[in-house]
Amino acid sequence: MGRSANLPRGRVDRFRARGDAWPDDTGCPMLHVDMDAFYASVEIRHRPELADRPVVVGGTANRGVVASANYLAREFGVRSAMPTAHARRLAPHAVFIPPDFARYQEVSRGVMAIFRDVTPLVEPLSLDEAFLDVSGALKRMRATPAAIGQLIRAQVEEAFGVTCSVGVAPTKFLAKLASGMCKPDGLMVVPRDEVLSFLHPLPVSALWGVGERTAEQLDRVGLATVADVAATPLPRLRRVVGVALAEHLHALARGHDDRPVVPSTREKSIGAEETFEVDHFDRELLRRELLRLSERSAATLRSRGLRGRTVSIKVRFADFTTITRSKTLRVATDVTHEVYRTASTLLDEQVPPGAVRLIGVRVEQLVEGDDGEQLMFDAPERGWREAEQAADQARSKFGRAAVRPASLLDQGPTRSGTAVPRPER
DNA sequence: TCTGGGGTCCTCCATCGA
DNA sequence: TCTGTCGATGGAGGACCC
Repeated sequence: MGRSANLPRGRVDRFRARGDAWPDDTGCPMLHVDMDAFYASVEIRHRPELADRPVVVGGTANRGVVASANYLAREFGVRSAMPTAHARRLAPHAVFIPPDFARYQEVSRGVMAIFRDVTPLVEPLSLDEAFLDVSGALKRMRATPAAIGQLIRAQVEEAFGVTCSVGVAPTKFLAKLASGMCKPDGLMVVPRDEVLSFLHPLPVSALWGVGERTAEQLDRVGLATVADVAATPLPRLRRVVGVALAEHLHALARGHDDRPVVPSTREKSIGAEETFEVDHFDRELLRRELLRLSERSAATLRSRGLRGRTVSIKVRFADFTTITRSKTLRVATDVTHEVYRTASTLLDEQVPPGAVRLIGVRVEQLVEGDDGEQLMFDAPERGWREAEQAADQARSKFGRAAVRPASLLDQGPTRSGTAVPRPER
């Protein structure tokens, strides 16, 4: 669920589809499809007895947050990204469920397949939402964009028992705004010649790229609505929020957004991080956690045929101050041992002592699998890689716990209980 | 209220070599 | 030889997204 769901909606009700009636969708080839309370809906479909109860999916440990809440839970004020402890106080009678990522992925794959039956131009943003460019499908399907949107909504609900909302607009940004404003289980069209009347009364936070901080900066100089941003001369806007963001926001505020739907994008980094149940000072324990996270990151790299040149670590202290430290290697790697060695050196040499609540490892500057250079330089690492590839195979056959670094074998759980996938916002 | 995890992008600054 | 400049690159951190 996107941020736009929190925007004022009454004023735009006239753009909402009612049955087979909707505003003029000529020249609106962009669809944004967003599943409604996706994780919670999938859980309810799996356990139908929960259908009439508030359901909250999220980390169930002390420091967990809400990943998804159904609309019954939202009536009590429960929201995504809210600490689970807070959600429990608001809705003590709700059913709290730890996330089952594999289940959501399976449903997501099915939903994306429905989209791809309509058009090959599908750009997934996450498990629960995607952009579709249906301009090529209009003729073939003899339908308008909004009719295609309604068809998709019906097919998704029939196949998977979960509802979704669809925004139909001339641009990606407007389609995304629209899908958020017609939730749940709705469809909204932003007609081409009503773009500015739709957009301009909205608060600046509706603009993609304006979060809490940027909204404050804009507010300080008296810019409260999208219309204010559109009317501000670009040089002034640049002084407030910087060059790149100013140009981006100025264009969006005037309804300009020529970004195409890109079916696949390459990852730029891969990493893993963990928040501890309690803060830790012990360096030995932190190093063991780094090894666990290096193993996870490197295994992901290997499974995707990627290697990375830069290893960075992230440390969040008890007071929530966060530092990152990184080192660029001579040659890209996908070897756990190499990632860990670099991460561990960064921890020892560049992280001051203190109580740590979160630690993370990330590998950046990714390149595709084998290249000649790697084979020349990495002879000492080759033994490690072969061993790790064998371990990957064993894990895929016998489960994650089948093969672990020796230093992890005696470890009890140190982390915040349940890993929490990103929340739907 | 008390703040997860996995990412991307941008800005600013330092360093290095030409 | 010294100094200044410029572009590329690396590193850190912040803000944002879902």
